[in-house]
Amino acid sequence: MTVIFSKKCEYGMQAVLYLAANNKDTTKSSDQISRALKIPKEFISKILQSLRNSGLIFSTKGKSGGFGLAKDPSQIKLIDIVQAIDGLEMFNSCVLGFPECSPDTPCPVHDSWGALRTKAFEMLSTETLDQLKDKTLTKIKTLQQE
Amino acid sequence: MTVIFSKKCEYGMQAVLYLAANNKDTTKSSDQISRALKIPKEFISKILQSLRNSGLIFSTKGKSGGFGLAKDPSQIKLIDIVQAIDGLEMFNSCVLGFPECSPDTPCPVHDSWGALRTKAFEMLSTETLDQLKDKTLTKIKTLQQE
DNA sequence: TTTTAATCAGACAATTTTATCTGATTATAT
DNA sequence: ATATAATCAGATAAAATTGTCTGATTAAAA
Repeated sequence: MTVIFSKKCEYGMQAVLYLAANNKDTTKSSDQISRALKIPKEFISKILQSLRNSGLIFSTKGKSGGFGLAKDPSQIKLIDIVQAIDGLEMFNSCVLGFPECSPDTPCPVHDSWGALRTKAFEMLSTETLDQLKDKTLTKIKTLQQE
Repeated sequence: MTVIFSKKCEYGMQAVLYLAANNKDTTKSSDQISRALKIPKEFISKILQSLRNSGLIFSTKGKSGGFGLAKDPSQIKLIDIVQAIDGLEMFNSCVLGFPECSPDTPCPVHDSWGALRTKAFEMLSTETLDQLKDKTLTKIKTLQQE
């Protein structure tokens, strides 16, 4: 089971973090990304295509082609990837699934969830990929060792 | 899209909250629950059956049968329903989908997500259904008005 | 110019989740 | 006893998500 985000979104975040952790101006092929992150090649390929359509990354075709960030890592935050793939709807929905959960018609945990939701949003929108680079590199290294 | 929990789990929590908000020792039929919460009858029926197998609620068959809480509302917390339906795995999984995300091999947001996760768990495990009763009744009233 | 290695696009397949249908069983009330 | 209204169980269907395949296009390198 996924925690909050869809698999697409999880993989998308991983892939963009990976691109951000590598040298700027060099592209990575979907095959490289697939192997580094152990994500099915065709699947990550599809996800990268859609992120390209959203303008977050770019791609070059042909031999030695691949994917790269469209902006500087200091200009991208995890929330941007979430928005592009899963959308931001979850940050405005009732955690118990009640329709129209609002300050006027709150569910039993409306207030406590509201506070948490804000924290979650902050978690994804404060730091830039730039700032996450070191931690990303450390994590990716551990993935190879299996 | 669901926020964190599956639809089954959302519906399950709604239904158990509904049962807890009503008088003890009276059962509600799946049809009543379905209409009160606007959840497809057969679907909520299935979910209630599984919650009955988990021992959280009981059911009586035959005419004037229905579902009721197996324990006092002061003995039940939302986390119990989550555990019975979705399980607690999400409170131990990486929000970015990385495998084996641990203090030793943390993902870039491991710490911040860990804190949030704890808060979320608290949100579901501090208050009892008893304590949520008033808020539940208020919310359910608003559902009828459409 | 030909080979090669990459993205791209669309169809397809598998799996999981969500929802529905049908008939059997059960027990109350008439 | 019989009719009625409920749960129960299992099969089925529909929808969404996840994953795969195939062929076309593109561009670098031999």
